[in-house]
Amino acid sequence: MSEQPTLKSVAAAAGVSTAAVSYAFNRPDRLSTRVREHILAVARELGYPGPDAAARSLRTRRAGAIGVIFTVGLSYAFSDPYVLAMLSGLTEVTERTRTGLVLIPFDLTTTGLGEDEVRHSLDAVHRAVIDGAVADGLPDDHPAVLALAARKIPLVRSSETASGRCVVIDDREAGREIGRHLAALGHRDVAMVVAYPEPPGVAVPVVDEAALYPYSRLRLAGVREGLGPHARVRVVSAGRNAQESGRVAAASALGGPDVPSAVAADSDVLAAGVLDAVRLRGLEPGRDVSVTGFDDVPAAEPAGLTTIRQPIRDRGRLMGRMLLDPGFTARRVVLPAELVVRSSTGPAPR
Amino acid sequence: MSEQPTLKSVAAAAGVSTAAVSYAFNRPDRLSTRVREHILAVARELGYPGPDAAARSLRTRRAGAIGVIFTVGLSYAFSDPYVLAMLSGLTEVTERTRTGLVLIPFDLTTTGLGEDEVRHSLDAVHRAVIDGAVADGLPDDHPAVLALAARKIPLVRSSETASGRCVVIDDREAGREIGRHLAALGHRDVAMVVAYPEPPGVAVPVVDEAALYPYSRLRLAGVREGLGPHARVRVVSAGRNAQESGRVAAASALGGPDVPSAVAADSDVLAAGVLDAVRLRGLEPGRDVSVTGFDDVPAAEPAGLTTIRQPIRDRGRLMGRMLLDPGFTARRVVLPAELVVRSSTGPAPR
DNA sequence: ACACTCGTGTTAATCGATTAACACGAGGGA
DNA sequence: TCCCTCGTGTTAATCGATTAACACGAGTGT
Repeated sequence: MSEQPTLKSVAAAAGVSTAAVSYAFNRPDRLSTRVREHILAVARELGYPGPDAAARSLRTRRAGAIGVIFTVGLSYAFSDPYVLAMLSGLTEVTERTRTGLVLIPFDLTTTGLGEDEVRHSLDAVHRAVIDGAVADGLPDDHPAVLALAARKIPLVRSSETASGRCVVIDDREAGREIGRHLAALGHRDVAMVVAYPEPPGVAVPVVDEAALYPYSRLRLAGVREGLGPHARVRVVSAGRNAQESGRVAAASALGGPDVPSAVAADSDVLAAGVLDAVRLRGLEPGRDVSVTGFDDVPAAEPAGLTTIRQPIRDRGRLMGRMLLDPGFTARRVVLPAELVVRSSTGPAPR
Repeated sequence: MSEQPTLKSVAAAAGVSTAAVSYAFNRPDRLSTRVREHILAVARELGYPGPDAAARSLRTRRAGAIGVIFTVGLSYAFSDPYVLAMLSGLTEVTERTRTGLVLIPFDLTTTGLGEDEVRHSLDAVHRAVIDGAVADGLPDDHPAVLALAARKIPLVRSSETASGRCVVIDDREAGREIGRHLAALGHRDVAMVVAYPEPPGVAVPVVDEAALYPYSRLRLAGVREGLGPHARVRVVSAGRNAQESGRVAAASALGGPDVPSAVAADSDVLAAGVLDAVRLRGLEPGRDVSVTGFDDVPAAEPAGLTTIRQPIRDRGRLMGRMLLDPGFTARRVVLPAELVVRSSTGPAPR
């Protein structure tokens, strides 16, 4: 009753070799039913819960779990509808294969740190016992991505990568669609609200575009191209991908001397904040100021938000299959994305 | 460049013992800076990503991760606002301690199976490399709970347990409050809509109450007590905790010969469906039929739902601290819950 | 000069399993 | 009878680390 029983102690108690006990649990057909059942009976009697998870992972080099890692803090992630849809798709396939899903936290601010500090802040990335990982939104050179790569852990990403596998949409073309849509409505002065990794703060800077998320850069570039060379595009951000950031960023853009006629947000979550800001100034979205989003999360439709629809759940599902389904060998899947026009966009005023 | 480097190969390449390499990564102060840096340099050169996670977990008997297990399928869980709030609180503390969070899937239907089938369907529970686990809503005798207990994994539950730790609310007293509130409004015929583990279906049975979730039983008992001995209470369910189930169950209750004057739901999610059903019949909640929920999720307020408020995030936080914070030794924490009256309840008609 | 601590590195046991290779007896075909 | 196959169980190497105990040389106080 003292120590936790092990394979060895069960073997001893049952009068067989450890191999036999192992087979009893993992390869029923290798043993005669008589012996096998005797072993299981003894195991049950001793309260042996089956082979130890860590030991098994070490020996077989398989964990039965995959990791997930986001650009946002975990405690925030659960309020991001994009993340939720993605996770829901992903868990559909992990559930089917009885695979665990390890949510890996890491310090979001791992720039300008020494080797030790980075190691430390990536603790969970190093300790995660996983067979593969899904990294959504992380840039190629993100410490967590590098760490997983060093561990030779199969990685599926959500943005184009040189090597490695990914499930993407054509963010740039989607951006172009937004741009063309706005241009066709006569908008020549557009503010683009983007999420920014570093300061989850309140300030509203114009942005160092190299530091943006990969998808942001592409969408931004696309919007510019779609609007054409004669439009003015300013880029603002108030931190992470949250409604509040969208509100703050848009409030600043709309509060300046010459207000843009349209605000294009990097995501629907940001766009929701933009809509708030527009209304707070007594303006009406789609008439006084046009607003666009990205993703088409569930809340977009009731909000009347013009946006880019992408199949988020499918993305999750596919990322999961890439890791878990051996028959699924594609290195790169491109998902369709389409413009959905609603009431938040309209002809430019004047 | 062929094989993944190990502690051993790094030691060999650096001309030191494996112990030294281990210390270099785990106990910097055990080594002189010279040697340590030499080791790290060699490690980097070989592309050694640091000590292997599985091996380390085996040797140290610590995983740096905790598990979570729900009464609902994972892919559904991400649309349940209660679950999201709980997870958000939980991840607040796991993030702070750089602890991974393992979402453990399991077959929801593990009744009436042989030892082998149960083992198989609990695969992920057995394979999870974790130091502790949070089980929200699961009954004492749930196979997953038993499996975790057999593994001697510290468990924190959300319902009262004989032994073991838990973070609870007084579900029964909360139920009483609902009952008293309805009784005071003159309601003597109440339908209680509850979530039911087994059939995630469309049928609307009267229920075998022993099979209900522990919290459902308590809430139900409380409602009965609060209503007093002269009220009629019927119990209906249409499967899992989802808006759709609430709608179906309520539609059936309201479609019968003598309709109840109030419908008390087991959760706000169900209550949302009840509200749908009420409106679908052309009735007005709070006037024609009173409706109550449980939990006070974010959507409850805009819906005008009378409900029991409980601090869900706090629950997540506390469950996390129970597992992760050594200074937190309480075996049992009771969280406050209070009735929040909104427009969905009113005097009984006639 | 002696006995000490202290800092630094090594030796070697150990965590709990998996599985290739082998051994051995029974049955089967020629 | 001999040889082979097949089914069933065992032997023993291995997965990749951690850490208590020890060894050794350099300071240090008296």
